[in-house]
Amino acid sequence: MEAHAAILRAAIALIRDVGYDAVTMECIASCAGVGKATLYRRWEGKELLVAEAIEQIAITLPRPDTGTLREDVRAVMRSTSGMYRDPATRALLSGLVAAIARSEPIAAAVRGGFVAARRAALRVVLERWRDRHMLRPDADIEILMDMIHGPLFYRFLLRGEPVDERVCDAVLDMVLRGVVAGPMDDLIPGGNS
Amino acid sequence: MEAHAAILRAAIALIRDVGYDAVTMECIASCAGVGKATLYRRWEGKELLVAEAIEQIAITLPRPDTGTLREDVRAVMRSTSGMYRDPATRALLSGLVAAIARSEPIAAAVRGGFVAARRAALRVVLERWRDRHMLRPDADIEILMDMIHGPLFYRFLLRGEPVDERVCDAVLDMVLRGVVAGPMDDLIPGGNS
DNA sequence: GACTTACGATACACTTGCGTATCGTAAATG
DNA sequence: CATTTACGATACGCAAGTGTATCGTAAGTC
Repeated sequence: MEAHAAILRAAIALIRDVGYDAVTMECIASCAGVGKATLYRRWEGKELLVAEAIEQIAITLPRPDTGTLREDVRAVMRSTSGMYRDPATRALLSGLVAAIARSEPIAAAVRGGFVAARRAALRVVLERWRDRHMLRPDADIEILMDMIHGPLFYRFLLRGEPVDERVCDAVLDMVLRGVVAGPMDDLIPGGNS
Repeated sequence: MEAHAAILRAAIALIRDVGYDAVTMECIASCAGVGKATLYRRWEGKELLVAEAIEQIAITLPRPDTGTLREDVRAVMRSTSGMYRDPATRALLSGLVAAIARSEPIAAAVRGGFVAARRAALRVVLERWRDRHMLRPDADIEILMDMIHGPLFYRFLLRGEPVDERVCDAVLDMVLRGVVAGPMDDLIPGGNS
């Protein structure tokens, strides 16, 4: 096998398993069955090697087309919550978040690969239903995606609370219907009390 | 000044400025004007010292009472987005996220201090308006809070996109009103296209 | 079949930061 | 005033991990 590909594959596997910080160049080299010098012949350092590896994480995500907006979005959320159920994801994601803040190449790789792939799957669904006039025309799709992915991400990384189907469904329901009771009279001081 | 308090204050300041990973015990000691040995006389190691420092981050948050649900929640979101506008917050939060995944004491400190304080401010507002029957009675307040804080957190840490007033208002509007056009007919296959 | 080139393995220098040990000193106590 | 005790400063040992240098070897080339 080509050494280049073997190195990247080893790097991806290690990042998934132990997280960005815990990955060492020695570890990547031995996992790939190559010498450490080979790594430095091809990349300037760990940062750039890992950035390229992250870019290569090709995630094949479902492109649901169930017939309803709710089920389509629910399928995307299920895929995300399934990922959060894998214990390795915590080390992976928390390490990437920290690396993003320190390294511009890694930030670009994460956003251009990992994040973009998940958003693209959701964007397809949302744009389809927007074109069918199922979404309010003034709804910003980019921010809407933040509202679907954000609560799960926040729950998982910061709060450490479960991200199960009940949570997904509750989030989805509120995103679709809103939380205000009855008609939109929330601007009237004092409400209806 | 008491050495104990000075050490914690120095630790807090350093965590805020350079993030958890970059803080060293030497740095804390010299900033606090004490010897490194004093740190180890009082704490078993960096992990526990930092955990106690994080717990002590006493954030005084606004408890808005403007007269409308929308303005109350907006005020809480403004406070959060203001924090995200401080460049130091990126190092702080990304470091804490990584530390949470590695250390149970730090996870408990972050969730019991930092996270709980912000959620408490929002909870007061939401429960008040729920009691005034402005929220749908079946809305889960805990998950509703995830939906308000989550998108901002996700935008800030993972996407690196601005968290400005326009974003806050767009998120808030969708949370309150939902994104489905017209009546809740989204369960009908094919929508109204 | 001699030569070149890239490679795997390994040893090494260097940095960084944790945690410990030592030492002189200054304040508190009797 | 003598003694004790805690402290600040500092030096040290130790462990990891990065990036470089060396060396023997197995390929492919003329």
